[in-house]
Amino acid sequence: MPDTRTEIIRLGDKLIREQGYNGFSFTDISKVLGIRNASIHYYFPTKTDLGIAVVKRQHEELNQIVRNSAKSDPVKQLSRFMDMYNTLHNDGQVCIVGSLATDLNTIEKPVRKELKFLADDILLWMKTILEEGKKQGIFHYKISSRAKALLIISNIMAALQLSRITDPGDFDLIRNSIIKELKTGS
Amino acid sequence: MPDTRTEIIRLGDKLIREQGYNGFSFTDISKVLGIRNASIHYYFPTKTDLGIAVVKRQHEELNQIVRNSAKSDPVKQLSRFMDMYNTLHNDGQVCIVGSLATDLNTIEKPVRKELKFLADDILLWMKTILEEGKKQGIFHYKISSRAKALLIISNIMAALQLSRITDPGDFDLIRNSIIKELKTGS
DNA sequence: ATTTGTCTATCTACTAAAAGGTAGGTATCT
DNA sequence: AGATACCTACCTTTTAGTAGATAGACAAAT
Repeated sequence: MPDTRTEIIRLGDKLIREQGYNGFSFTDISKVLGIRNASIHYYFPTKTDLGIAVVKRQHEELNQIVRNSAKSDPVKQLSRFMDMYNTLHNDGQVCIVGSLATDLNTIEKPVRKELKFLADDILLWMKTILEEGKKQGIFHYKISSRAKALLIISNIMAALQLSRITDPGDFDLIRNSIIKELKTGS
Repeated sequence: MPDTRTEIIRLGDKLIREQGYNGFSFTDISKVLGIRNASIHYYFPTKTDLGIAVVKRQHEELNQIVRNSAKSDPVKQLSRFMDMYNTLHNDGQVCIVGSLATDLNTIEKPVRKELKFLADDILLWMKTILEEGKKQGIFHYKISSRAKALLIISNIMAALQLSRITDPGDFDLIRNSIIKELKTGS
């Protein structure tokens, strides 16, 4: 039997990605789990508490992935990075950083703080991948590694959002273009 | 005296960009304008009606800009394009396409339809700028013009969101990197 | 010139539903 | 007996929206 607390976090995550932070309620979660609204509050007294937990869990999952692929070559690591977003795209979801960023002025400070930790670590990982790839002569770019990391992350983040509107195929187009430009240096 | 209808649209636009579609209410608007909630409904019977109007107005403004800079050289046009986002960044706002994309599953179909019209036209303009710049030998890229346009738009769109979280200065870093890579071909 | 009617933009005063949250009870397991 | 994981039954505030009144502007008819 799956742990209720974990299930709530999982559903909160899903709902934030699909409907936005202000687009879901505790009742949405309780209906799916077949329990009462108040039971959600037993685990997470406030929506802010749930928001924090969702971001933290995401951060833990990222750390796991980073650790597991730390010894892989840069191309494989980049691939692993892209896979995360590919999965989201297949489920019609967007990146949690992007979703919460658009609602940032309506979410509480503790959630923002966790979100910044997460965003900084995503950025750090990409920067590390890029630097190693450049050192090995696999990746080519002239701007700073941090700038290039920002470009790639913003590309893939917005690809999830934009492709929802323009054409689902645009996600792959953007994804493949990023990799191509990085490998050929233009 | 400013037209109330126009003021409502202006405020709706501002609130969507600052708080997200589900993060503002008609009361937020009525309070600022010093009129009653019901008076907003006089102009826009439903929130969906306001949403449509906001996106349409944004589209009209885009068309105006495109027309006004149609005869400028590609560098100037790119500059004009970037200026739109720079202004938003200075006001702490995000792109309307990005804001509505994260809430897409909670907004009504007519709004989505208008949003797609807008996104397609932004994409078309960027593609046109890029092709002209490439023809003149000013811009350099090897992928398709549509793909490059998608990359640039997703970059600048997410730059507004990401820089809210990581560091406001990251917006300029991304903006300048896009232009640099485009001009030097890497 | 004054009355009459209509239109516009606002108001007061509601309503129903949903959101976020609380207090306190109960069943079960250890 | 105490902790855990629920429950029922509330509450308050906000949200989106409606019905119907009113006050002023303006034009046409008397």
